[in-house]
Parts: sequence; structure tokens; C-alpha cells
Amino acid sequence: MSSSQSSIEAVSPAWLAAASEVAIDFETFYAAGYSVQDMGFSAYVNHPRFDATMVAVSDGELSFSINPRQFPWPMLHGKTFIAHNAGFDFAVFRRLQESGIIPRGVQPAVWHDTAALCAYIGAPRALDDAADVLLGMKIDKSVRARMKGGADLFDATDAYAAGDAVAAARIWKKYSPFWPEHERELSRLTIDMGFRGIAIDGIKARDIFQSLEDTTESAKLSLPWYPKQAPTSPKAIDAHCEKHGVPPPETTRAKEGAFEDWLELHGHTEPARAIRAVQEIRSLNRSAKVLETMLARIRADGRIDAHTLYFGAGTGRWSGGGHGLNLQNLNRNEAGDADLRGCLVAAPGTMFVIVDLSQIEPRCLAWMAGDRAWLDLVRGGMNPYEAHAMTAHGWHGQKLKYESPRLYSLCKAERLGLGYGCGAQKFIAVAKTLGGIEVTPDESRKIVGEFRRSNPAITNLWNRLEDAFRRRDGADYRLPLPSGRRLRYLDVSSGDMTARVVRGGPRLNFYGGKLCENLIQAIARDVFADGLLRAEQCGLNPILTVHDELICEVPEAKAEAALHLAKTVLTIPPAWAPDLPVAAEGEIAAFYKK
DNA sequence: GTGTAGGGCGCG
DNA sequence: AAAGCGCGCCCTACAC
Repeated sequence: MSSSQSSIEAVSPAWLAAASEVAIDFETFYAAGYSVQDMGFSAYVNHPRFDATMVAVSDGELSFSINPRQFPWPMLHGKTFIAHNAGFDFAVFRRLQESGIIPRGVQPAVWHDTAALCAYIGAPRALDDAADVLLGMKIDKSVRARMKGGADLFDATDAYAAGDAVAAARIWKKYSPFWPEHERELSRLTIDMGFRGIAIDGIKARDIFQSLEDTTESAKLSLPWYPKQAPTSPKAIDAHCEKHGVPPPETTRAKEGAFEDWLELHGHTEPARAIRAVQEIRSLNRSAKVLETMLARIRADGRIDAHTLYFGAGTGRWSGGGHGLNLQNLNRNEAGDADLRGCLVAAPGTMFVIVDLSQIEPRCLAWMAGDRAWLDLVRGGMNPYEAHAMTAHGWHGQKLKYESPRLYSLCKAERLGLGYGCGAQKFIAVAKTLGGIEVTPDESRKIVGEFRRSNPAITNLWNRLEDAFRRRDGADYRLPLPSGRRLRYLDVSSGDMTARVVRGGPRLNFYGGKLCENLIQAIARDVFADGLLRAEQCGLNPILTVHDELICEVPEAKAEAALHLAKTVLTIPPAWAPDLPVAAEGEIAAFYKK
């Protein structure tokens, strides 16, 4: 157990001078409507209500907590800072420097994020759960809940903040050796990109928001149960169907096969009209909420934070940033609806360079499965779906996309959809989503069967992965990736084919195709991460990543050169996959699109 | 009132 | 034998 110095002493602890690595944890005021979740980091710490009530530091053994105004800040200069969700503590630190509470000259050598470390090693991201699973250490989170609204819990808060700092320091000491330097760089870069942020066209955003509100309101008024019941109430929908003698659909999800089947039968009824209105309301409302969230967090420099979450997915991919705004799932706006992406603009004098890795997952799958014939064609510069038409359908021509659009779409759907074990029934929907084509159940069965017969390299990969998984029954399955990283499946049970991907987390189901998908998504992530680091190193100023897409903000005069450079650095295959055919495409734009 | 689960919508 | 996968946020309903 750690001994803790009382804050009442308010003297500089001797151990702090000796520690080169210090875990730091701030406690700050928050309330309903005023929180990181509501506003994001920057808008939160720059708000008039902002108040840092406590700071705790620890070396893993001893801890010290006190009001930031009394903390001996110069002692921390040049030390390595450890923080759980370092982006938050960094934002608070910088804010306290701006307000004069922390001397500006006090600069950490580097920030490390233990939440990112936890994600990387397959531990829970939440500090209390991570401390429990990694250290067997119990942290009481009830104090934080009681602190909301600024309750006077000074003593309890003191101990609580200290406990968090101690846990973070211990996690760092024990587990940081398992976190490679280039992954730490990715984590730091992710936080940096979040604070670089993206400029918002506030006038456009407000205009769109207003028109969405208006359209939504009139759609709501077309619902007979509104405002008596909630506009999108499932119960109201069911009752409405019943009243009109129409059986309710099993789902009201637009673009879902079951709903479309229902529409075939009841498309001309009043409930169908109402449900379409409900779908429109849900969709418009979502866009409005995204805009509202963006507008609420515009910083003094006209930008919003653009945080994403390093290693947010079990495969290592980044995920949307949390804190109430996900910039990785903004509407693509193909139908000409409200252009959310267009509200993210390059600052005056700059342009966006938007690049993405072309068909990165099919390329990684073929590479991993050893599909030589397809790889050779693609290496020679052929379009991946044309190459598929050649190797799988015996097509020989010039421009498949124009000669036979349907075969081209089918090849795309097959290549993207069938690589991970999708069955005939599901492929009907997948073909529609990925290729925009209709296939009958009979066709689908034939296509799926033929794909599996003609792609033994891929089906073998599924089977090998599933066998390897089964053989780890009762233990952990560690699947090495070409990059040197590993995917982890913990406490494998081959009986029901389940395992955990997070220590102490829920058991999930697996099968060969799914393991294959995880593997390929992880490899594609590592390829992208490699390019991202290069983009940062050569000064391309990346500000946002969306899985296989990179948005950089560059001086307008250098945009052409930057685009070329961005495509080049993204296309260089990683050292661990020199023969992987990587391709990238991109464009220069004044605002975010496609 | 708060917390949570499920449905739904959006992305790669 | 068969199974696309990976995310985050909002709304509604419901338990407490």
C-alpha cells in the first residue's frame, strides 16, 4: 500500500524531486451540461466555469495531492508525465499555464497516456477496471460521482485523486515495456491531431442546422401521435399499424431487407407513410445533433477539437473520439442532403489534402492468403476488381467498369464481402450495399459457392485460423501480425467458440471468417499507421484520420506538392511487408468531402 | 432523477 | 454447416 502525504502539510515531498517519471491526475469541476462529454477537451477547459480543484502526483509508491494553486510546479519541469487519458490532463495543464496558475516555463519532457497503453495491451480503458485487472488494485469511483456539481468532498477527493495517480504510475511502470516506441508515437500524435483541430464554417453549419430543424419539425407534425407521444416512439408506431389493420414491420430500419420486404406489401398504406416520416426524422435529427455538437465547441481560434481514440477497436484501429462527437462517421452526403463534411473547412491560406489507401483490406487479404495470381495482376497496376474478374470469372477485356458494369459491381461486392465468410443469405444484402446490385437467392448461393471453390487460399486461411483458435482451448490465443504486434483472444473456449478481447471483458463469438476479418483489419491498420507516422514526420500536418483516410492541412501554395508527397508516403509499403501492393489516391479541397 | 439495453443511423 | 467485420451517438423504454 502506498503511504500518502497529507495535503495539509503543503510542503514539497522529497520523493518528487527524485522521480523522473511522475503520474499526474487533475480533478476538475463538472456538472450537467458542462462536462468533457458535453463539450470536448478544449471547450471544457476554456469555459468560464472551469475550475481545477485538485492535482495528484505519484511515482507509484508515494503520492501527493493538493490544490493546483499550491502545487510546487517548478519541481516537475523536465520530467516525464504519465496520465490516464493524457489528452484531458494535458488540456488542463495548458489551461492552468495560460491562467498563470502553472508557470509557463514548466515543461514536461513528454506525456505518456496509460489509457492508450491499456488499450494496446488488451486491458480495459477505464482506470478503475484497468487497475483491478492489471494490478489487483481497487479504486473507488463513487467519489467522482458524488463530486458532480462541486459537492464539498475535499478530503475524499484528495484520496481519490491520489489513488488514480498511484494506479496510473503503477500501470506505467509495470506495462510500458510492452508498448513499442512507434505505438507511443502514434498515441501522442493522435492527441496532437485532436488539439490541432479543424476549422468550422460556423455560418454554414448554423444555416444547415436551422433548415434541418425546420424540416424535422414539419415531418414531426405529419405524425398523428405527435406531440402526444415521442415522434420516433416504437410503441406509437406499433399502435398506428394496429389501428390501420397493418401488421407492424419486424424492423423499421431503413435499408434493411426485412423492412424493404414489408414495404413491398404495405408501401401504400398510411403506416408506411408514417414510418418513412419517422425514418426521415431520425436521420435529419442525427445530422442536426452533430451540427449542434460542433457549434457548441468552437474554440477561440474558430476550430473544434478533432479527437479520435488511439486503439479504440480491438483490432487496433482508431475509433471516433468519444466526448460526444465522432468525426469518423459524418454523412458522406451522396444524395445531396445536409453537407456536414462541408462544414469542416481548411483555415484561410491553407487547403486540405485528403488521401486514402485504395482497397487496403482486399489487398491485405490477398497478401496474407498468398493469392499470387491476383497479387501479380494488381502489382502490375490492374484495378483490383478487374483482377478479380480475371482470376475468378475468366473475364478478359479492357475496361470492365464500362464493358460490364454489373460484373464490375459484382466483383467489388465479392472481393469486399465474401472474404470473411459471408453466407448466401447475407450476401444478398451485402451485394446491394457494397455493389449496389440485386442478386436472387439462387444466384447468391451460386456466387458464394463459386467464390469459395475458386479462392482456396482465402478459405484455407479461415480454416487455419479457426483451427489455431480451437487448439488454444482453455488458454489465450495470440495471433502474431506481420508488423510484430499480436491480436489477443483470451480464455478461449473451443466448445462454444468464444473468447475475450479485453481482459475481464465480455466473451465474444468467433469463427474462421471473423478471425480472418480481425486479422486483415489489424494488418490494414498497421499499414495505415506506418504511413501516418511518415506523413507526420515529413511535416504534412495530419489533423484527422478515418481508418484508411488521412486529412492534412497544408499551406495553400504547397498543396500540390503536399498531395504528391502524401500519396507517396502512404504508398510506401511497411518494412515488414515489402511486397504488399499498396495504393493511394487523393485530392486537394477547401473543405472536407467524400 | 440516474443508469442501461436495444433499436436505429452514420462511417470505413 | 454456417457466420461479413469494426466502431460512436441519439432516442426510447424501463428498472431502480
